Amino acid sequence: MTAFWDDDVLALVQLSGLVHSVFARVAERHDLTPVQGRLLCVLEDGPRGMAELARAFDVERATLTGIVDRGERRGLVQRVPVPADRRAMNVALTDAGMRSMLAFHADVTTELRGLLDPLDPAERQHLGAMVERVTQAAGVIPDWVP
Amino acid sequence: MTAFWDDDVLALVQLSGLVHSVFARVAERHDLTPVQGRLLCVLEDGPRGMAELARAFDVERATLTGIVDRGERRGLVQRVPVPADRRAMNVALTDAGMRSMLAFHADVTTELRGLLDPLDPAERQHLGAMVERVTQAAGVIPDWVP
DNA sequence: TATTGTTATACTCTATAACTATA
DNA sequence: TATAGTTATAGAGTATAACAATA
Repeated sequence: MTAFWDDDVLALVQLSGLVHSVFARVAERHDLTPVQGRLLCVLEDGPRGMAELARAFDVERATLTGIVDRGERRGLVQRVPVPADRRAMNVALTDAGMRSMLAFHADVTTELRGLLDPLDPAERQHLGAMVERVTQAAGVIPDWVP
Repeated sequence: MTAFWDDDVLALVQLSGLVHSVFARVAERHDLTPVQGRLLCVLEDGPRGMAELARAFDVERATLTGIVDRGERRGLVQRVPVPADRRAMNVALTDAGMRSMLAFHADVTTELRGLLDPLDPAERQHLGAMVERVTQAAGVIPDWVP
């Protein structure tokens, strides 16, 4: 296996897996699924429409209906009608969802910063700059959580 | 959102999401689910036991039963009894699975290398070295595919 | 006609609990 | 007793297709 994958590609793949598993583990600690963790984080700066969220998550609208249904059933989010467009629904954090989001976000940040501990500050900055060029070249949507 | 996440943590998260979405997209192109893509890649260098695979994937043994069932139903892998231990089953690539694995692996490698295109060779090497220190410090299992 | 969102259906991935067979 | 694997069940996430309501 080690000989099978190019070194730099393998590094990329392993880093990605590591970040994902950290995210999943923290979510579980907060009694959230990874998708629910993402949903809370995306709603951090205000309500969003269903279609908008489906685009941000890169899923079908029908899939998002289910995600929001389950989030609503758990009391994390709520649907709010949009006065200007009677077809549309916004999704907003409930008070409990806001508290959960803040705790989860703080925890994820701590854990992911911990991952970068082996690097000294200059390296961290350099890594960040390189990653930023890679993600920008790939056209990553800014509004993104794993 | 951008102000909400620390820059270096956000970079990590976005890179991870990018790699995952590339892996998923390539898998879909080969008519595989991401998990099936991982299974094929892990079996690249020979058959593995069910329990061993469950550990490598960090899932329950019962979950792995389902994954292998579906892989077998699609003709990608097969269960092979282990003579030395009549409880145990090895999972091996079929001929079709081997072909699928090779094509998928080549495609994933190409796409992920493409992600690193914006970096020059020295930077790529530096990035690889840093990522390796991070993953080693975190104790990533060597046998790993996202 | 196009867009927003939901319902119905089916498949994959996942865990837990209970089970069989073997070591 | 402990380990290898399966079955049964439940829930989450996903897509497709068909639909309703509104723009």
